Amino acid sequence: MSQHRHPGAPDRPGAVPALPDLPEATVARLPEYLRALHNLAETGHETVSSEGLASAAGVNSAKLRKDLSHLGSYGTRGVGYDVALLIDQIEYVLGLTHRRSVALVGVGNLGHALAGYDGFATRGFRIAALFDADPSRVGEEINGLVVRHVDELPGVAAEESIAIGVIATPAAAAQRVADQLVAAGVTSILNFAPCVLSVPDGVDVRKVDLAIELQILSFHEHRKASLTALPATGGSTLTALPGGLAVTDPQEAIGT
Amino acid sequence: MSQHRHPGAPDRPGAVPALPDLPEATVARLPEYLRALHNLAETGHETVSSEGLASAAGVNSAKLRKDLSHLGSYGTRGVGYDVALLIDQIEYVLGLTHRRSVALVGVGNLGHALAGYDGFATRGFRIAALFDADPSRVGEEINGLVVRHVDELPGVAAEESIAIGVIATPAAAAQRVADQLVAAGVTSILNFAPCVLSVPDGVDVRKVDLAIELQILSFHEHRKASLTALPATGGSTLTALPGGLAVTDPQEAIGT
DNA sequence: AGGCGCTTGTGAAGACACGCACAAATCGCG
DNA sequence: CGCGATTTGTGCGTGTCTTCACAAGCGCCT
Ligand SMILES: NC(=O)c1ccc[n+]([C@@H]2O[C@H](COP(=O)([O-])OP(=O)(O)OC[C@H]3O[C@@H](n4cnc5c(N)ncnc54)[C@H](O)[C@@H]3O)[C@@H](O)[C@H]2O)c1
Ligand SMILES: NC(=O)c1ccc[n+]([C@@H]2O[C@H](COP(=O)([O-])OP(=O)(O)OC[C@H]3O[C@@H](n4cnc5c(N)ncnc54)[C@H](O)[C@@H]3O)[C@@H](O)[C@H]2O)c1
Repeated sequence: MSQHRHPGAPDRPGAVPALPDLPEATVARLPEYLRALHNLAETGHETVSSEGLASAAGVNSAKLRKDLSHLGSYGTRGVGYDVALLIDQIEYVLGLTHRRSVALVGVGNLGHALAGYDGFATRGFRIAALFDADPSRVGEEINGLVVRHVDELPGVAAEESIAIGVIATPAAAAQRVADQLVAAGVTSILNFAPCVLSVPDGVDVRKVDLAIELQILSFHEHRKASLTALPATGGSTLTALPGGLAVTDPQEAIGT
Repeated sequence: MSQHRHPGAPDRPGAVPALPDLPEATVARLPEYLRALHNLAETGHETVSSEGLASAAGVNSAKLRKDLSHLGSYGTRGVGYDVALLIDQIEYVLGLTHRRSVALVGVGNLGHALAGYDGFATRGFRIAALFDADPSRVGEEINGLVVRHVDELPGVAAEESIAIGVIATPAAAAQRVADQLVAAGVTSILNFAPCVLSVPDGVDVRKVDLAIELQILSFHEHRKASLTALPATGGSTLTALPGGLAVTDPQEAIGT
């Protein structure tokens, strides 16, 4: 099947660069490569060149090669990468060799959507439990899972080996929920509430904030508009500000 | 020394360097500062120090000061920043001086949650229209908006001055929807479908992929587990791999 | 009026990330 | 069996981002 050799390290028969210290930027891209690879595998591709995979993942091919080289080099020069092998490689590094259990806290508007999302299951995760604080929601069944009261967190987390929690409560409750998750042994949190969480060392938090994404887009809209208004000039020639706000483009004007 | 304007003219609290070229990293943080500032304003704070704001936004204070300095310096030494003024400043730079209209395409599981989300309205946006391709969904009313057929996009987009689109369709339809949005004049897209979109120059795309976030967390879980298994050693001493996968920690093993 | 403590704004250095460009490796074919 | 076509892996220059550390500025208190 596999003759795994790896340049970097001296030849250790059978040994592999266990968990190389990957740059964060690389880690953030690996899931994208993985998704692209699964697509390729489904469409019958057995190998893929760095160029091909890079364009499927929307990145520069040199960057992709460097990323992959960090996990020990599994390509063949003149040929490319073995799709199936690379999938295994990346899944291993990402810790997806077993399905991880996730707890979802806050089964409201957003929580319902997440609970019914099949993208969890198809990409290495299992929603193991749903929690809410609202008594009228507890007991409700969603997608085969019963909503439990958040007080049951510690017991259930231990029972189901849950190490990842998703927070989909209002911002006001998020910190409290985070504390409860941590107390229950969770060491990774995905936070949808628009607020910063403080957690002990050793606990990772990632945040998804829809409004922030839109505001970043808004900035670029604003800039595009002001650029078309000032065709050439590198200089700045706008005006005013708060309490006398400037407008750079008719389209930018408020109202009507 | 600021290469913008004013070699020392704090006498002009109204004038400002129009649209400075902000580093992308800074742009990505401004929304977070903005949110923190609104919280501060609501709790009665009139001024805030870089330290205070930084901790509220979860960043290093030097970074925050440098970020703010890019927008032209509005702090007072020995005192801090004027909260209200800074809010106006940031909102101006982000192009939030008027409410931007957003089109949401794909009113399924996730789309419903987004359509009902009030975080849009409170942070500078307005969902101006909902679209879907499924005839049985068209006509449905959500939160006061009627779902329209996606073919109506061009007309509605023009009518409502929509420049930002949100894609919440299955991945298979996302590229097609993106093309339709672009054709309708949209120049910024927020994509929830797990796929890369290709768009013309001048159109910005941001992507939110829940599974990617979880996989990044998974990586760190994996690493934490392997670190506790190998207390000290900086070296690597794991085993096997795909087709003979290694396990670093009992907890990491697949549930019997 | 002057000094003192606090806070900003920024220079400089280091860390990190990116992408080019090319040598080294592999395959297929004549 | 050797050669050319192809593609990887990576050294290196470049640019961006982060962080430290401190002088300059500001308000307050005496
Ligand atoms: N709806 C969206 O599309 C959307 C999009 C982006 C972000 N968000 C954010 O996600 C979060 C949830 O949004 P939503 O629209 O689902 O709100 P929601 O009010 O519909 O749901 C919140 C749920 O959390 C539960 N809850 C409250 N306090 C709790 C606690 N202490 N422990 C456990 N559960 C608790 C509530 O009972 C409720 O069921 C909010 O922070 C929101 O800003 C929502
Ligand atoms: N549900 C979640 O919590 C969640 C989370 C993260 C990402 N996502 C992603 O968001 C997307 C939507 O997820 P969902 O669960 O809402 O799916 P869904 O199937 O419930 O909804 C998709 C909707 O898109 C509509 N649609 C299909 N093709 C269309 C087209 N060409 N034009 C316009 N509308 C079209 C469908 O009619 C349907 O209403 C998917 O790509 C999914 O991977 C979903």
